[in-house]
Amino acid sequence: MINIRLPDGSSKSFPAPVSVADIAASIGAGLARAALAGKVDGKLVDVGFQVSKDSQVQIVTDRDPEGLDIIRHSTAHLLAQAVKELFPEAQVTIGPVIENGFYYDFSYRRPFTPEDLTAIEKRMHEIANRNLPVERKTMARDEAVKYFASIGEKYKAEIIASIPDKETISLYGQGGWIDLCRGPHVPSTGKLKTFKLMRVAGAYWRGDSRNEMLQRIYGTAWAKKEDQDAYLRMLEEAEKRDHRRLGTQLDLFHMQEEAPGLVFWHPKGWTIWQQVEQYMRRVYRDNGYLEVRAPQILDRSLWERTGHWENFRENMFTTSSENRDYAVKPMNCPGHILIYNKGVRSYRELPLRYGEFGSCHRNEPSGALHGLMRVRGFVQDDGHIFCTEEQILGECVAYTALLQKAYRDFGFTDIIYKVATRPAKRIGSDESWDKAEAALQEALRRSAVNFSISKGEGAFYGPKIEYSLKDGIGRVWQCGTMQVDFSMPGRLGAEYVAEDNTRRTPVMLHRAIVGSFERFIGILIEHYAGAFPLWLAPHQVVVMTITERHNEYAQSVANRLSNQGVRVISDLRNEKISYKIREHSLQKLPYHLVVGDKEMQAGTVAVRTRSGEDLGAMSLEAFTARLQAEAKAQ
RNA sequence: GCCCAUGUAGCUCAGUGGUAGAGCACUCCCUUGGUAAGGGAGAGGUCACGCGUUCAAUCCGCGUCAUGGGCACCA
Repeated sequence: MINIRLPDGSSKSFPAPVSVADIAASIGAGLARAALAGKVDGKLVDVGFQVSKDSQVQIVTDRDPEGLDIIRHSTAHLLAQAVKELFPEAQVTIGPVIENGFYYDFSYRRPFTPEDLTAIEKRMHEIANRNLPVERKTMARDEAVKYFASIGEKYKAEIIASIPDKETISLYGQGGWIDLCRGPHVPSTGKLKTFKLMRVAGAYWRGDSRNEMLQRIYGTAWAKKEDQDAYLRMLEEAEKRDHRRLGTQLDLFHMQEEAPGLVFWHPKGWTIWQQVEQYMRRVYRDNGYLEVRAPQILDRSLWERTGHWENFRENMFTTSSENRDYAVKPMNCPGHILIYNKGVRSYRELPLRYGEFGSCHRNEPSGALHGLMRVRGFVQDDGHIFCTEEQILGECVAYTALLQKAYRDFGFTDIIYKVATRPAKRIGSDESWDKAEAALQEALRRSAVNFSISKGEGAFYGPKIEYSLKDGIGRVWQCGTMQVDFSMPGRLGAEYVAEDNTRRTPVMLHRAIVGSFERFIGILIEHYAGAFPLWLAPHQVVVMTITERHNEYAQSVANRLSNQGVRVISDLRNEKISYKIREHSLQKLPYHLVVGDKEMQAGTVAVRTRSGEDLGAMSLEAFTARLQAEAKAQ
């Protein structure tokens, strides 16, 4: 007798081993049809799995997150089968589930074309309609290696050969096609209905750029058509708010061939930059940072001492003059240390905090460039804190609070925290790492936030906290960072006189809140889809006239607002008011003031928001009071 | 850097082996109109750059550069 406990607390008994499918059928015909897999004592299995002892069993359907993953994984297999049917010489490799879908890497003598994709997708639907049963078998490892080698699948054979030899290999087959797979999978291809191939791209075999390039096909798959439609709509929405597109439409910035990876900021874009910079400058000022400025190019010998000349030579811009080599700075810390080093420092001065809006250049690989998000010239809100190991904790707590407030002020409420710990290759004593890692974690605990650990992901010179924010459409961007550095101060000879009159090397903390201004503004553009809050909007108010009679009045309104620090423009063009409204609405300009005969006589302005809300006529005083209230709220 | 695609007017995009077109924007004229596009006329392009093939190249081939989607990279 086998007792099966179900998630609702009920249980069922069976006289002999039963399959998950049988259990589902015993509960109901509908559930049997919907069953994609089972969870037996917490382990995911196929519906064909035989339960032979007392167990906790859950039937997995497409309503469960695991069900969706299984659908995606099985759809990846469907893709591989379709490719093998259409292109028998193609070799399969791996096909994992990823966010929103899956991919599968193939080796083939030529790249797949968009037409191939259409044909493959069509064939996938045909195979799904055949409703082939999906069958699991097992094989000894060596036998599996031999089998895949014999059918010419050398990549599969290589993967299996790297699995420990005692293990049994599970294989999944559908209609004569077989793939190595841990599973589980849907019971038959008919369960796969909603999917779409998205694109082809190159990808290195085993993720190593020294290896050959494979053809990766990306697809998306969903339990329901509506889910897929919603996903495709989200992609469209993301495309509409793409910062490169809005940068052109709103006339914020541009980039051009003569300066790849570098940004030309237009007046409106630069206004946003100024707002961000002024905000961050107040953050420095109000939190004990001293703003500094170091040179843009520094002698080669300095970069040799920091190790950059050796490790990042290819990624630095260099120049020479009168037999001396220089590098354009790729980071700001050495400059700050040189400032620190000028003069004898006492422990009484620590923690000493320097902040800079530091302009850096890195010669990023051409393929890495991406709009404002990855550039070759950027400015960081780069701060360095010189302190003792004991002071790390307090500095991290204070910094985390600062960062939270800044992100909130910029409109981001969701922050994700990660602590990256010691990598295998590192410098510094284990004792120092113990202390620093503990301090970072303790700082986040004191900040009362949840965090995860990225084991081994720290820099060679120290552990770090990575702060990521979530934007308006749910995408995650890592911006903030807090890194402990045991290396650089020593390399560049930074020291302080301790209480006992000995010379000691300070710890340096590298920290940035917005990270790269370029990237952060790109994120802001996409987060707000160009409709910036009042305090960031390049132009806050436009004064529009009905006819030329109102030009003088409009101009005086604009002047009065401008004198109060409002970023205002006037639109006196000989155009219909509806035309002007349309244009400024498309430009996402927050407030539209219309002045005509009525307003001129009454000394008022007619106020409208960019979203079309009519606030009616009001005095200029009433309007500026509203602006101030709104600015304060933000 | 690697794979694939793309590069035509300020912007968005058509198009052709016989040196180019639309809409919007721009200039001028008419219009002075009350909350998301009034009408007319005009100007504007070495078709990314270089080298080939051809009687002839924006179109075909090769190379370079840039951009886009991925991969690799990101101190």
